[in-house]
Amino acid sequence: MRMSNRHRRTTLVDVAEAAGVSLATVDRVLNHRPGVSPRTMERVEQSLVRLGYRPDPAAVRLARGIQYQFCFVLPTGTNTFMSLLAAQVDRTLMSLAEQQAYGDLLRVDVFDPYVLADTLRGLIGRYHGVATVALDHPVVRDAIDAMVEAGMVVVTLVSDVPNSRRHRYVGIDNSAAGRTVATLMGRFSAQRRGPIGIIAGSLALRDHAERMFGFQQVIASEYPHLHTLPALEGRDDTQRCRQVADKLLAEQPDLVGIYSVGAGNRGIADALEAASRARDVVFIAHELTDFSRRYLIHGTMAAIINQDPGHEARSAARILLAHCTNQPVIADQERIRIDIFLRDNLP
Amino acid sequence: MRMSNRHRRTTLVDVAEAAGVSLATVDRVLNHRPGVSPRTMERVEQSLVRLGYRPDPAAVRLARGIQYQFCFVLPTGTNTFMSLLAAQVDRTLMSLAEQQAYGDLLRVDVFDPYVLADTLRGLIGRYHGVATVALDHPVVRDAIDAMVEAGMVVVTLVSDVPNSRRHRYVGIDNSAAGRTVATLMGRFSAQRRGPIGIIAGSLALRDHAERMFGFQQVIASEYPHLHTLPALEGRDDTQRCRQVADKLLAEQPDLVGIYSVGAGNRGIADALEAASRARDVVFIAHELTDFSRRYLIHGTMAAIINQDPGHEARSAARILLAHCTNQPVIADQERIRIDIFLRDNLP
DNA sequence: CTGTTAGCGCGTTCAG
DNA sequence: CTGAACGCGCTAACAG
Repeated sequence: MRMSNRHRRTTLVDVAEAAGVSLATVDRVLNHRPGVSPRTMERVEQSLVRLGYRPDPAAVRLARGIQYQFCFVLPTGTNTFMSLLAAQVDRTLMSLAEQQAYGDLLRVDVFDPYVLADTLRGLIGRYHGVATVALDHPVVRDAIDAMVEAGMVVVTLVSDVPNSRRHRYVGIDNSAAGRTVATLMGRFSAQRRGPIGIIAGSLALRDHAERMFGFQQVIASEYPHLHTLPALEGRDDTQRCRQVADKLLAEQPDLVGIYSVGAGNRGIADALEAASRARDVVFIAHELTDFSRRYLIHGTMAAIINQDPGHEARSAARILLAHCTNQPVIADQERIRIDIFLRDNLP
Repeated sequence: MRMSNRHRRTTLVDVAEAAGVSLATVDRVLNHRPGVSPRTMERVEQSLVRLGYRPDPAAVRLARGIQYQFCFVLPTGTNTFMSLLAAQVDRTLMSLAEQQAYGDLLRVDVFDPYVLADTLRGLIGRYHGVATVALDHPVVRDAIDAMVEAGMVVVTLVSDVPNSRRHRYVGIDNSAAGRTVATLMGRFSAQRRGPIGIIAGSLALRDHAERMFGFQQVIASEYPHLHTLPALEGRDDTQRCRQVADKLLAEQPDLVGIYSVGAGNRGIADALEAASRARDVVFIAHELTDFSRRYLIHGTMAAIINQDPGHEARSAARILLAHCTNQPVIADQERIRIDIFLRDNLP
């Protein structure tokens, strides 16, 4: 379909004419390059704003011919959520290529702060930007600051390092997530009183700690009919979680609910089903996977709290690119939601 | 930061050399233009795939110099959600301009099918694509089909016309949303028995009808301790909703919950608070607004089911653009979630 | 049927 | 300090 052009963008040529200078001069003031007299500079700037000049991103990209190199650093291991995230990062990297940006996906032992820090430092000079699932540890913080110092764009992914100089955190507010679980738990178990079991991956992980903090805060203040048992360590492992859950169920005949803070949900679900207490115990966990989806549909899980790995991967990439080309970030679009899934609103 | 180019995209020149033809010929087979002998055509196509050629979107846009004209058709009226949507459409149109696409925002009386249909037909030939909040009516369907017939890209927004030839529906699955509300209602009111009030905007609106259908389906089959009262019409109007809710509360002393299917939630919340039954009645409604947010935080509302108007606006724009430039659509990214908001996971 | 060539809007030498 | 000119990858006239 052919259609008249109702709008004509103002181009650099327009600005140059209006200011009575050449194209190159406008370009100099635009990109803050030296070699322009204050007088002409002012003239150009005025025409710039007067004509409302906005650079054409496509032309800029084409002319610069720059390729951006990004690196995504994810944990090793077979955690289902991380696999989903890795898959989404892969897909994102493919479509990034359309915009002359290329990325690598590195998997390292994120849980060893020294290994992670060394890996990150090794990235300096080789990439324009890095997105990393980080561990909140002084050594890692230093490495992140060093990357930023070296001019790289850094975003933390899923797990933040709050006091570092990273440009942005792409992930959910974990204490809010914990509070959300608590409210669901409290309302789903209305009129019942009793204990709630908490099974976390590691009590030392910042995000797990924050989730528990938020959870306990709300349970304590809003739902006096419930009380939380001391948190158990399931180490994000199915086997281990099964054992822990078995023991919990045996010791707590009047258990009202279980909050699984980390991974290993399959073990907990199996324990609940084996004990025939799936309908009885309100079981809430994180991350939508093939397994957790099934448990939700079958009623073993009451709800799933999720962060969308696809959104996170794309968001991280968009933010890296935006910072490199200094384009604005649409905050609204990049905010990662705390999704609540019931069997009815599954995607 | 300067960095070696590790990747060099294969360009049209590479393909032309490999196939032993000129640039123009490659372009012809690429864009399915006539005037190429079958033999050369095949040769070119082979090199095309062999080299894995992917056009550079930026260069294409620049060379074509085409501007796309889009039109968003939204309802008139002061419905809060539609205002939010309109605001987001405005923002989206601004950033669309970066990509040489321009859009207008039209507000018409969507609830008159003839007015809407005439408006849509009037758009033919003036826009490349249209996103419309549609009314499911034969006349409207015809108009949509006529637009598609004329080569326009059409997406329905928020409210669908399922049997039309629209390229895509951008919005939530309303019966799933109704089911989601029912599950929340059922679980939040566990151990209680009694009636649930339903207040809809109009019983004739497709999306409201679908929400109610999903809601009643789940309540009837899963939560026998509850039963739904006949749906009341609040006409999406605060005053009217207040009256309806007042009456409902007076007549049903043991009311367990209220499901507000449409707008006018302020009236219902006021009625609940005036009757001091806000803590007692599980009140669930749609769409996050400044008001509903406040009610949720204060505990008058138990939950809000939301569709993100910002996401919907951006998604519609991306889809229109993608269809025009025939680029792929990332289904995952464009799926509009049924958001569940509790006071704890508000954005 | 096929090749040549002039831009699209901008960045970037290289001369003045 | 400033300007002219070429090229990025691709499209579209225009020749042949």
